[in-house]
Amino acid sequence: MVARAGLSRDRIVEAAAELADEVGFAQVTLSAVARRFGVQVASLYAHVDGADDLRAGVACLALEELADTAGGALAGRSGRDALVVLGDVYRDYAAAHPGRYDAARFPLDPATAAASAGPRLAELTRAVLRGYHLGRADETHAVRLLGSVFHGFTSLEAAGGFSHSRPASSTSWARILDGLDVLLRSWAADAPDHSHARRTTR
Amino acid sequence: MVARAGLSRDRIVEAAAELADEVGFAQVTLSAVARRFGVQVASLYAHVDGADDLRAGVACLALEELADTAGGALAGRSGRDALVVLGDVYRDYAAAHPGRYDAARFPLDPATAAASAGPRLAELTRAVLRGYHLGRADETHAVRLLGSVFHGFTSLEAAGGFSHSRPASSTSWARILDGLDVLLRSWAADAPDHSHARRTTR
DNA sequence: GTTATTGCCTAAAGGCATTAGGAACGAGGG
DNA sequence: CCCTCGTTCCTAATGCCTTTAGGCAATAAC
Repeated sequence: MVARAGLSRDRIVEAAAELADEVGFAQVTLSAVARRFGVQVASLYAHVDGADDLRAGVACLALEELADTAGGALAGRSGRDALVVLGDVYRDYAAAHPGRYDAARFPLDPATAAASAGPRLAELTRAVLRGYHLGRADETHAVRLLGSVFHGFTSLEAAGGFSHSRPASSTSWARILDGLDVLLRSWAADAPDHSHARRTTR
Repeated sequence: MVARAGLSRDRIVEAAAELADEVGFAQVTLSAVARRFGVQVASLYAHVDGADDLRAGVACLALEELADTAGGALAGRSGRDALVVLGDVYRDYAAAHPGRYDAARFPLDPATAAASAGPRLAELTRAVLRGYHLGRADETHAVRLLGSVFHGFTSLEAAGGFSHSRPASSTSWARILDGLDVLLRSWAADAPDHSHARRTTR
């Protein structure tokens, strides 16, 4: 008699993601999602394996969205351009979807982490760095540096750390991306690219 | 008849901080703290104004400890030295007290934030940067850059982001601090220090 | 049109947060 | 000595969230 709500894991996770953006990732709760669907809480257990699984689902969704937009935005770009674009993808995503962005840092167990879009994201930043022709070790250091700056800046910005003081955080962001570019260039000078050297070995 | 537990706000917050380091900041709960003291939950309300106030207390404690150790470690140092020491203070604190470190990023309402040791910490990083003789604007950008890198790196490291791959994260950390030093030097070259220029104006 | 599956429900138990009000402990004045 | 009085801690009750178990009804297969 009563119309079915038409639940599915995807629809539930999607609703949870919207909820996260509205009220914060920490407030994402099975009860709230059930209310949103006009459904009893227990019904969700048919599709989701409890509250943590729901949060993990939102995390995976966020990682996927991030990787997708990064992949699209990065197409055809390299060097400084690519660096700026990648940074902006993170920052813009965090601004547009604060709850989802928070979710992206939810600790996943190794198996789901490996199956998530996380590795794809890492690969994308490695691709950006390839334009700087760093040495093997420096490339890893650089991946970590970029991850730290992107994550650190966006999360501090989201937490309001920069909001009540001049200059505008966007100005700092631009200056910081600039700085990273010159920093990576200096690393490139330190350690010439081994993979492309000896091209003329004959 | 029953011996009193001798509760006080400080003792409760301290216990909550220990708990945070043991089981994670998110798991810091009035119930758990009450259990630790062998006391009923409601008894805590005489000293603490609810769960959020308890968390805020832990946050303030963490900020204070951070600012204290940073202040001590920074004494008599400047330039690259000071930069490395400040970074290490953050990283070491996060490693030794993961729960407290997490707490330090708990959003405080403006009043308590202003009264906390947060501003003192910001002042300390500004002091470190004074050694690089940046322009006014660049100094702010640099404060944000350092905050982003320190926070981003330590939190990614704590989340296990770097743990399962070579090279060791300590190596990256050293390389990154080095990089920040050269980056700040390049900014100094861009915009000479106005406060000390024109010394010879006559 | 009957059967099997699945989707959603009710019911129940357990944990955490919060408030209200009561009892026992400690200290100080009579 | 004892009597208040403030403080410390308690019991009790309410409400929200999670999780599990078991039941009925809508959909899909035949």
